[in-house]
Amino acid sequence: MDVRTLCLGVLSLGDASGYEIKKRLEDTFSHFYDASFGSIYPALNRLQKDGLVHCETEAQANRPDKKVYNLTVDGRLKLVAQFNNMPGRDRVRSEFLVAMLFSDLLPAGRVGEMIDRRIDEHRRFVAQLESREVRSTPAQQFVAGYGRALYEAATNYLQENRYLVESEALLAQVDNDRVEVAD
Amino acid sequence: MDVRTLCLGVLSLGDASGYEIKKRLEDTFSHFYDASFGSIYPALNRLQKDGLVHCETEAQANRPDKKVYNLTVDGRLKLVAQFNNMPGRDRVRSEFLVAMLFSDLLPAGRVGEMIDRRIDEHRRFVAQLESREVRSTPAQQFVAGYGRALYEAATNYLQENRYLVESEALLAQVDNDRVEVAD
DNA sequence: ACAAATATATATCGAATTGGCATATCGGAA
DNA sequence: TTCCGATATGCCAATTCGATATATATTTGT
Repeated sequence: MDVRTLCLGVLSLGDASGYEIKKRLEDTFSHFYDASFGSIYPALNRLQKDGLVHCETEAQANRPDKKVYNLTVDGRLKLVAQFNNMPGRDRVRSEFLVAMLFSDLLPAGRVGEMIDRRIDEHRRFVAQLESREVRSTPAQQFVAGYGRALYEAATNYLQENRYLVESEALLAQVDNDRVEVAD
Repeated sequence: MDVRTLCLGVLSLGDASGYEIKKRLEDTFSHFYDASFGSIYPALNRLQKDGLVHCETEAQANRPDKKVYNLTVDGRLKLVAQFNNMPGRDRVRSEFLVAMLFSDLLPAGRVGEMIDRRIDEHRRFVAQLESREVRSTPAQQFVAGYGRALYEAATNYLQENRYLVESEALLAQVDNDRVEVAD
């Protein structure tokens, strides 16, 4: 699944420009997918070249022309065809967990600070999900609920197990102090 | 946090070749980080050029020479310096959730198949984590436990809410049949 | 018994993707 | 008043992925 397929998917929910696709990704997809402008715009160009989307240009004052894309019949067929393949593995890249793994290298207090911040981000994310209008389809509810369930589980885990990395960091700090004294 | 920093981190846990670094990532990091050979080998070359790692070549029969890397003092300093920055946002890319979001485009039964498979993957992952020797540091326990907590939460969520996307797919199928009849 | 897959080990290369910059204007916040 | 974010597209260098090449030993499956 590349950004082209993703764009087809977003466009199947309604016509949009590249900029609007990005915004919708941030709204609805933010916890499980993301794409940058640098990938969306080339993807749309290629989709257009391949006849999978159609583009109408709206002139705008003081701004680049807005290019609104919509799916062609071929595009819709292509989208459906993509989903015949089983989805691949989730790809996760968490700098936070890497930092936790090497928490004994961190200055005292820093680990706690990172965890506090992380819990706060989760809280804000769940609040944002819940504030969203419930005027959504079951599929959208399912995906949003999945995000909420995982963020809540993560928050609970962090609160109940943070002592594992915080005391570790503390002990390492004590060791460092000893080494400094020994020097 | 790029692959270079990640390699420094893995090497701080013990000397390793590029191949071994990849294996350790799959063992210990698999649920929150991954890197391909195509990024690890160039990363190691650059780290060596920059004097952050040192390399010793072990001749091997019938195989390319094994190049075992270890951290230099500069490398260790660099690693610690990296952790002074707050970790960036987690990046997640889940084809599965995209598929769920567009579950009404899927053929009947496919959604259930995908969810069954996903639950099975989670079960295997948790089993693998638990089978791992408990001879690990608190930080490693923390990170592994985080993975386990999230996979368990995901499994529960899927089991309790799958009806949201499965009935949706069913209804869409009924609609499709109607359209076909109408044609 | 024999075939296929997996493990060991490094390296290259095209394609995909990120993230910062450029461009230009407007409105609101500090 | 100055700076930031929203609107809107696009380019570009750096990064990363995934497939492929190469060669052999061991394990697994039928």
